[in-house]
Amino acid sequence: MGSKGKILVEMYERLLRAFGPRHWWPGESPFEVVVGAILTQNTSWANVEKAIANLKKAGILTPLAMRRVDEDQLARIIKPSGFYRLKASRLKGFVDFFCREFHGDMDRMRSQDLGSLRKRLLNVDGIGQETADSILLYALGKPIFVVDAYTKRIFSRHNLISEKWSYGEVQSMVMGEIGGDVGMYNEFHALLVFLGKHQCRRIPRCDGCPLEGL
DNA sequence: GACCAGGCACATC
DNA sequence: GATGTGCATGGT
Repeated sequence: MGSKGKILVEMYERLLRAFGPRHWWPGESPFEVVVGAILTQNTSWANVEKAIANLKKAGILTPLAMRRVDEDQLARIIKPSGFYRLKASRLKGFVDFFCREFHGDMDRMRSQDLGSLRKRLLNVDGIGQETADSILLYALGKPIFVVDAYTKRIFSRHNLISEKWSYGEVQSMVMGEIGGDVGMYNEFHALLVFLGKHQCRRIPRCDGCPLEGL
């Protein structure tokens, strides 16, 4: 493990000690996690929660029901999450893919090889790298590190990366350095988002931050 | 009323 | 490969 790896591990341990396990991803089923991953694209989680509550109330938080529902109606139901016409189309695209390729069965999807499954997900319209990796890690329990805006911001402020690094560069660095398991990737990313949300928006480093001195 | 939020696709250079 | 734009709501 290189010097960056040691810093990453120290960072992880401090965050875990300070905040405790985050129990991510919030969601009662793997399918709900996938839906949340699409709805939260460039959107606050509070808005996503409203949309998910609407979906539950309407009884369409299952692959088959979502496949049946009219796209315009789906758009109205998820309206609070923003970009609702776009996201309705993306949800439809995913359930079509999911039912076509895996018979709407998460276990069947999970049984696929990580690398090829990732490529197939990236091939679905509206699923980019972060959404694909969130699905792989949080819905399917695959060992992959999710990179997001918070992750990049925090890592660059601690001089582990430059802001300009690509998604893949950040991900490869982390996975190469720490070689973590599913549980660690899960918890680490959740903790970084928690820290990012609550403490490190604009301020480079904040007082009382568990990462102080790193 | 500006600014932000757990991105992505597409056009253009 | 880098940069710019549309997509839209709800909270601060």
